Amino acid sequence: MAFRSGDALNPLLKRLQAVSQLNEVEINAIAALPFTIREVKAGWEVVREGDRPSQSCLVVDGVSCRFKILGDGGRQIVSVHIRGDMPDLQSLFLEQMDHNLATMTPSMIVLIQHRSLHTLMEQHPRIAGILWRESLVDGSIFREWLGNIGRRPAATRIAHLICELFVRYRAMDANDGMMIPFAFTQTELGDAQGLSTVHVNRVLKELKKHKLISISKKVLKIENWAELQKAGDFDQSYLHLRHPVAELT
Amino acid sequence: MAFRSGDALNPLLKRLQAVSQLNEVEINAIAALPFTIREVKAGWEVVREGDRPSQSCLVVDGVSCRFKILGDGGRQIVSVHIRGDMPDLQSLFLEQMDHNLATMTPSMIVLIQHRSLHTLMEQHPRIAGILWRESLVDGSIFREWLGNIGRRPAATRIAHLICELFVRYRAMDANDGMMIPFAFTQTELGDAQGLSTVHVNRVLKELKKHKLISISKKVLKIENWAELQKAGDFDQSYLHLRHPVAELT
DNA sequence: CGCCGGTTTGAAGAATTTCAAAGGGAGTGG
DNA sequence: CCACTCCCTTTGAAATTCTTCAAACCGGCG
Repeated sequence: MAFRSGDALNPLLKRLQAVSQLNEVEINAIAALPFTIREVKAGWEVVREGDRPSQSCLVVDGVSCRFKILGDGGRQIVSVHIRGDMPDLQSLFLEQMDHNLATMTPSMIVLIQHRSLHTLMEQHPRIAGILWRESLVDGSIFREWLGNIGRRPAATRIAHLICELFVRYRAMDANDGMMIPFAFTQTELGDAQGLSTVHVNRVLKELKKHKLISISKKVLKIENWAELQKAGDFDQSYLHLRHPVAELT
Repeated sequence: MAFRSGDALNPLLKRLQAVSQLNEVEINAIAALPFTIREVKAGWEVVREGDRPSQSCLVVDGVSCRFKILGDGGRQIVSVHIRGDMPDLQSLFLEQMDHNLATMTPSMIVLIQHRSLHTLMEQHPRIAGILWRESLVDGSIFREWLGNIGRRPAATRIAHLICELFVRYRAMDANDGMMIPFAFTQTELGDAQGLSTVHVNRVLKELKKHKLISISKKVLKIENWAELQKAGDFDQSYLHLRHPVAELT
């Protein structure tokens, strides 16, 4: 594989440094974390509801999501994760999983023992604070999604989700122009935003018709960022980036 | 007032002890936190979106909620808080508020400087972990609400919310029988669950008709816990209580 | 008593879901 | 290399849930 195991923690370091000042010692401590890396297919279940994991994961490449299965068999995707995200940090302190975590695309996933992370945080309390902060941003995104799903019409929801993904990709890597990876099926988008597949299809058609976005080969291009933000009632401040993504043309 | 300032932190201690073993030293450290207490009316805005608070609050009595105002003027309540809750712990690490926090009933609110909390956590790392855990449970509730609002029909949502409140009150105080304080207006319930006031009204009527609940003088009585849970597709495990509320008749 | 915020009701309208079926497109096996 | 299959997308039409609008009602309180 093109991927060198020694690079595996880079996305994490990059993420944390984008958000906080890490000193030499802390960087080395993180880089020295023991981990295992797995290259997995789309649909791989990292952890399931009810599990009691002893490790947390880091998304190195690909897209993962957390989701719940409800009583009537319906599925709600509660979050979407890209490289640099640690989607199950909560399992460090909440013994039992209250949701599932799975990959949505072929992915590179790093697994780190809770024990190692606890030790790291004991020896470097500032890192504990930084990871805590990460988990709080996670919570902030949930709140935004609640507003999205609870109170916004379908087109606004989808536009909002696209805006969020764009800004989050940008924050990790500013060199991707107006394109982002976009491998979601329409059913998955519906599961994320509380909509039926059919309706997602119609909404996407509208967004394309109005030249806000275009999609081709699992890549989404933002054709009109200003209008897309407006359509999505989007304001990036809930992402709590230290360096907000600049306004773009 | 019947309330002695020296008791003000009791709900917090009670909450944390329900969830973790605190030793003598830690209890004393928490009890020694400097704070101010405020007796406020319903509708008092603790913090607003955009604020950069230097203190966090503890609900000692009454009900508060966090909410967002969306672009079209709509409002989404993202969480509801009862005694023992610290609704804006996130402001310890996220500088800027991404939502509002206000009381829904006359309340007793304790304010604690971030500085004091940070010092407490430095000196007692275990307490940091315990508070972190609290903020993770907060996140877990958001996830459950996402499933609720995104994928469940209106009646299920309302029933689910009632179940949640019941269990959370119980976890704080097991001596309230099948009654819980219930001072929400129907508009507020709608704002919490993404429904119109009219529809909330109709759903409540149904729940009463089927003898699942009754409401009188801002007190809700659960008439049939088993059926209400079923109607609400409710499973308390997402609340991550160390001692789940027992099954009740 | 009369006001006020909240509740309740009816009826019409809109957004979204469901059902059903046809239309790609990419990979697999023959 | 073609045919087949599977999964996803797209479309149409009917059904449903929920919202909106508008007005009446109700209960507590000044």
